Amino acid sequence: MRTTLCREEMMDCLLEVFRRDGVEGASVVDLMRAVGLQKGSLYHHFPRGKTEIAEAVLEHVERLFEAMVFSPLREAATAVDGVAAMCHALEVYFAQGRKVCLPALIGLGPTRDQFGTAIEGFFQRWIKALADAFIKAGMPADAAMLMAEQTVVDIQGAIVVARALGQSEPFLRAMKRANQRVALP
Amino acid sequence: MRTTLCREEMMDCLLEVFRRDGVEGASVVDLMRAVGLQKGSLYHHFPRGKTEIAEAVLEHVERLFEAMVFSPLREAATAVDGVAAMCHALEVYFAQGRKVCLPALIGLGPTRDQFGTAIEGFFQRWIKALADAFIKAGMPADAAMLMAEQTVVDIQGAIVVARALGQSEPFLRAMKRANQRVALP
DNA sequence: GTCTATAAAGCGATAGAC
DNA sequence: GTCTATCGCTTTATAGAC
Repeated sequence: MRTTLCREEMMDCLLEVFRRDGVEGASVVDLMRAVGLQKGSLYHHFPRGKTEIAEAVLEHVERLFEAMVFSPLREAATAVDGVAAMCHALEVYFAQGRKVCLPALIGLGPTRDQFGTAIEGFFQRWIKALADAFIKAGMPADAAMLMAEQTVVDIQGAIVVARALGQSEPFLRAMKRANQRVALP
Repeated sequence: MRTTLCREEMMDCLLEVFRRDGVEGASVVDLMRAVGLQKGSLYHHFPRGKTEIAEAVLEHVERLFEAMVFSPLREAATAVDGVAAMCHALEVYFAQGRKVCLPALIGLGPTRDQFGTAIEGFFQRWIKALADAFIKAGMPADAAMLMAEQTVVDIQGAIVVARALGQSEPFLRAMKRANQRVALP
């Protein structure tokens, strides 16, 4: 059995800690245990400490969404297919609303400004990818932007409510609405 | 000038600290400064410390929403009036999406389970108050519950996206949708 | 009911051996 | 590149004077 993790595996472990505990709630000891390294070794990989780890994790999330959501939306034959692929991936990634969206959690918290560029970019790119899919399906650009924003808003709100109520149904209903929105005229 | 604050004024100050910094991010020193008391005095009011303060603040939020949202929804002549009153109050309370919803922030974070009952109750009562308004307007009970949930989801998601993008527009558009949703057949 | 002083633990971060 | 050991600071919480 291998005892050391490659970079991508490390980022996955670190991401899970931040998603569970938040950036303030997660300690360096928590992060260090998650990747199976001692404190000094973790600081070797990330000399600026927790801030640098959080920055790297946010870039990792961006890459995950590029592969999981943005790219499928761009390359699907129809907008219906693209949204369906997105929803399937999100249902797994957000564990039906039990796991949170790290950029959203950071955006609501006190460290928002510190990671402002990454947070803004994440949501802008997500909304843009959706809008482009809607435009490709024949929708006017301004209407597409509004519907794209509403879709992301709906999904983020569904995670908040699903987590708060301890139920998956609000999240699953948002997935259904996302598919219906693009299927109608 | 008065130097000591009454209980309600104290709760307002403490709430603002938690809304800005979160429960993990806020230190006892932050809370103590916000109410203008020294450490020992704050522990006199809340012997169990930060946990007890957070519990009391969540009860305070519940009371604020009862007066600001739930009661207007119940007592308005029409559902349209009730939702309009709610949206007007929310636009002030959430500062057009610049300030967060504490129960939502806690619900996404690591202390969710610790305050589970308060968080669940807050969202259940909000959704219930909206559903009752929709039922009073002639909507079937099951459709009313779904529309109520979708309205709260939309508002919470709008706060997430507005904060993340540093714009008020996504929040204001959600307010518009809330009013339109109840105005249509 | 407010204050000062202090305890005890955990935190992020660094130094240096291997 | 990983480890152990430790520094200095902040944290929550308590004790006791006024």
